[in-house]
Amino acid sequence: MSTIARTQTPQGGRTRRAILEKAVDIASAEGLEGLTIGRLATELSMSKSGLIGHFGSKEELQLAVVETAREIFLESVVMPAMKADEGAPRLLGLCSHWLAYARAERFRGGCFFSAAAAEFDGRPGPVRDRIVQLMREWLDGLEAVISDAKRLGHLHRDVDAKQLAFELHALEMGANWAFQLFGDREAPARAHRAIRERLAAVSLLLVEQ
Amino acid sequence: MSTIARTQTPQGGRTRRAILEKAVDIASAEGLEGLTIGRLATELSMSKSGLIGHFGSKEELQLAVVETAREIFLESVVMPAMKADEGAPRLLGLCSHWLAYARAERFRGGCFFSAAAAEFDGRPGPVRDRIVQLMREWLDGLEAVISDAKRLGHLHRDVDAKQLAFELHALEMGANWAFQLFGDREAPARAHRAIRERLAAVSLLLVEQ
DNA sequence: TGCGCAACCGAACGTTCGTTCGCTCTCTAG
DNA sequence: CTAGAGAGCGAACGAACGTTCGGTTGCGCA
Repeated sequence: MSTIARTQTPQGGRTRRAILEKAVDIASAEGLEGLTIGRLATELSMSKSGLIGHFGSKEELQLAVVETAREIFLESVVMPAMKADEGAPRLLGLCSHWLAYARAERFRGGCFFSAAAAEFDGRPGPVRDRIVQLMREWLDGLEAVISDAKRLGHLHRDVDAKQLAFELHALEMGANWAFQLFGDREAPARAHRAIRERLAAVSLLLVEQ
Repeated sequence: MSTIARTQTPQGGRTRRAILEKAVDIASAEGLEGLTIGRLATELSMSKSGLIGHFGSKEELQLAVVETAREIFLESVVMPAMKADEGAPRLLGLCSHWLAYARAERFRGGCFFSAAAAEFDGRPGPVRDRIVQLMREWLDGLEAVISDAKRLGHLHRDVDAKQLAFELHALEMGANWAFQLFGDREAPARAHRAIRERLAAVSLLLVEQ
């Protein structure tokens, strides 16, 4: 109140971080609604009240879980892909890292956002709004990278960026779907093959690997 | 007990049918677990006990809901497509009717199975087992129609039927996903375009429409 | 040394969940 | 005409849900 720069919250919110790590894991498998405060507290050997004290309400916990999943997605998929050169290499990098991330089972239930989007597409509220916003950002990002590739002469200039982004994203989700539902370990490779051939058909460069 | 041929259950299970119709609708939007006996009873102006008496338990209700969704899917997608000629026309018919069925919002929450598969892919039990079985049947069916089209000379003989079935299914799910999450009314058309072009690339016939 | 605050706990709240029980209707078969 | 079965209701149950409250601990700062 007195000083402008408040002291950092003690121990840097380690408990909060541990809660969220476990929560994303559970939510990817059981859903954000199936994620229960009691269940989460038990798995962390905490009390329900001590746990929810970090967030205030279940809805705010869910929102924090979404943010955490976003951070993990960014560092698992987007940041590694950004090391690749602009244009087609970066586009292929985004797709490859996405498939690797889904295949690596970073979370128990596969891609968090595939599950969350399906769960909340029919439930209004701030959680849904945030998920929609993040998915929109992802698709817009894909589209922007495709446009870059066109500008750089990597892809044909008559490629419909929005259309191609839709198709690539659909193939990625299809891979996660088959991997999770059937345990089909070949699904990511199938999606990767489809993506490579789809890009090769509109590419002006040799598609590497 | 005495006679072998028991009498038909009175009024032909009309109430049971009405329950299931409403239940599939709710479940497509809120999920099979979010489908609540109390909520269902209220929407049907029934008592919880009177309702669950038709099924015995919630799990058996869920299984009945899955069977009902299957019947509706068969008559909305598979049966209309079977009127088309064997091979490529039937394949295109399956995809078109699937997209029309998703777009028509036959259920509040879009395709029931897309939602149910995502919800139950991480939860063991008979409901999940049945969903896996039906999804397997659908993908195998797609694959069989593709093989027919190859045999009839509609598609190139070196087409990988399993791979193509995966891709077509992924595009359909992508359309349902964008339609439900964003309300993107152009998504089915985008998927249809992608499917047409994908088929045209491996087709030996002019792809109609 | 003592004050204050954040972290956390245990207990309890009211609500909703799925399920069970006993009862009342309304048919229909004999 | 009567017996029996199925449909449906209302009340109640134990468990789990999210949330609230008061109290205890332990660390940092004055």
